[in-house]
Amino acid sequence: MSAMKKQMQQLKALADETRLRLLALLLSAGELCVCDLTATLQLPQSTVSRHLAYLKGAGWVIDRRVGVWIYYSISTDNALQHDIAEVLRARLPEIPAIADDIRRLASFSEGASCA
Amino acid sequence: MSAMKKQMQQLKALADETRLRLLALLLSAGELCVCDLTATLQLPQSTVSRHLAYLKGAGWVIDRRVGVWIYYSISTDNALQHDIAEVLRARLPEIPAIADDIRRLASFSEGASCA
DNA sequence: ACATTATATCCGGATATCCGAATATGTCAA
DNA sequence: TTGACATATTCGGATATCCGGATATAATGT
Repeated sequence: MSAMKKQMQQLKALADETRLRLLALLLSAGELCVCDLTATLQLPQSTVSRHLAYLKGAGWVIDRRVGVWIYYSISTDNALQHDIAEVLRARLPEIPAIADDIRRLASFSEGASCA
Repeated sequence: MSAMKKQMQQLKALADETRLRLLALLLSAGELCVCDLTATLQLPQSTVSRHLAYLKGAGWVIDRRVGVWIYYSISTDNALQHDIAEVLRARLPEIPAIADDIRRLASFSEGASCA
């Protein structure tokens, strides 16, 4: 794939509110399983999985299976993506809706949300 | 408009190749009129104008009329947008297709492309 | 006033994207 | 092997986005 096509795919991944919220949670928390993300965003599981697959295809996340759970974390393919990730890590929490998500995630953090 | 909606609008603006090429040219050259952009990208004028209007609505550019010409330049509403603009300014020229655009613009720069 | 040039907007059709219930896959424990 | 749980994928329908020719608007020079 051309560099342009690849970078466009990465930018398109940011053009959806659900995916941005997922990235914000992963940037803030490091590594999370699908059930944590689903519980925090309060969205159908298929919706969360579909968007995570999209982010993975665009190189924004990697996944790691641990038994039944699959943990997602941030990944960056190239310089542009890496730099944008740092900007998002610093700035997304300034958006109230994102800050709410991060707080909601923290409130689950003691007991795993998918018991 | 909520902060989230506004930021989504700004990120959606980056999710189109034509708009990204326009931003790259403006980040590189400072201020350009529609005819310079149209000549450089070799796209229909209506397409260029439509995307510029989109970028203006999202707060990425401002315009300034000088006689018959309308000059566009980069603008940033908030911290996220400002930081992303700096990343784009530094990294977009690393994409070959973008570098080609910037070179093509430079080749026009002596005589105005819209005589 | 009129022609010319630069730019913006309209609009219908093509394409892409998003949603989420249903279903499939994979893992573990009994 | 069967059941239960976590996650992925499928698919049809709704919605959004993009394109560009045609047309409108705006400024200038004659």
